Amino acid sequence: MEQLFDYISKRIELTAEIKDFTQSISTIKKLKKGDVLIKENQIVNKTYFVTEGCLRSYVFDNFGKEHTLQFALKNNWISDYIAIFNNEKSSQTVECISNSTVIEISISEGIDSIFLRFPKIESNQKKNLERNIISLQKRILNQLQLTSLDRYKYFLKQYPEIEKYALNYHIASYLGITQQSLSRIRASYK
Amino acid sequence: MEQLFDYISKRIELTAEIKDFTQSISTIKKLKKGDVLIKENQIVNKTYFVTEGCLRSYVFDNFGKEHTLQFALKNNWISDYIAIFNNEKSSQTVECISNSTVIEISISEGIDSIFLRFPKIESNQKKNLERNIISLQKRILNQLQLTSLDRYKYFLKQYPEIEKYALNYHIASYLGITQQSLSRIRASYK
DNA sequence: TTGGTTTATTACCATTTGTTAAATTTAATC
DNA sequence: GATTAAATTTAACAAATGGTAATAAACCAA
Repeated sequence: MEQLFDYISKRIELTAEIKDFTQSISTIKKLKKGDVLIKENQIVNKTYFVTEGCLRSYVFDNFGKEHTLQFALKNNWISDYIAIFNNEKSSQTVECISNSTVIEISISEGIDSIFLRFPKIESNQKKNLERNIISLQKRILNQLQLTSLDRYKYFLKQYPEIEKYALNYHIASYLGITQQSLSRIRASYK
Repeated sequence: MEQLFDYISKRIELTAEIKDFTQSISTIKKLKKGDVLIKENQIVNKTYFVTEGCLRSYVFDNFGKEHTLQFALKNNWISDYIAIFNNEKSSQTVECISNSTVIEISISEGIDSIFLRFPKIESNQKKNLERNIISLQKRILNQLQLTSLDRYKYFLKQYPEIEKYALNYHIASYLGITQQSLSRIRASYK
């Protein structure tokens, strides 16, 4: 729990009231590698703050291939935000790729009510959304202008400890290449 | 001006007060094909609502190649949001790819002050940011899972009238392929 | 309309990436 | 530690894409 408080206090002033309320809507969950938090076609009403380990979100295409949208390491949030923002069923899967600990908060009774009670958090949320937009735009620009080798290098800079957690094909499917291609790139890179 | 009011009124209740204030911070600009609204390495303090024509934003890579981040047709906003949100100089160029009319609003004296005065607009802005995140995530997923032909088809669905405005290489650099590749795709598609 | 410029298409070849399959390495289980 | 399973690497070939250049088409200005 402390980790989430640290995270919040870096962004806004954390009062005892906020702490108590946050605690009251949070559930700490210990998870095992392979555990799935969100499945396709579910109603999504929860978001997860990672305090330990690593999760990823991905979609299946028409051929059953997986495509990784996001990795979430320590101090990151993960869920299916397309489903949440659009109020529709999940198209993404969120799974643990290592033993992990997360703090689970419901959207409707948790996040939304915290926004109502604490306007400061709500306006900080705007900042978070903006940051999110920036990182998505940068990822698109990377996809447009970098070779797969350069995307891989950039990815490693962004997630220096990811190789402890992610499999080859997790990373490849994030970069938009096959696992064999990634292998080749790694071999030529050394 | 009416077009911007229509746009706003679809999202929130548009009062006379909001109308007046919006008008007071807006400047209508008639632009010619080729006009550049934002250049690289500038301070960005304006955002543009397109009422006529088409604009695009793009970056240059290290080799001088352009990569299109966004097209903005009628009723869309365009600017360099990475620069605005991060409060840094522009890395993008925003240019008219046809004769266009835009409504120019400054960020600090315009948008920010409208948020302060009209909380309803501010909270609608959160929705806008969320919508933006969704469309960026979807673009990334498309990039990961679709062939360039399918990305092109999807693109045409999204922007049915874009071919009136955009050059071959505008579209190619949005899709992440060369103009020659796009030509080939078009030829095989017919 | 003409001539010049820009844009689009096509062709050829080089490079990259995907596909399939086998071999190797690593990890997991008993 | 031996056995099995899972993941990674490598190879050979096919397909897609990029680069360069030539040609054709479209556009623009005088």
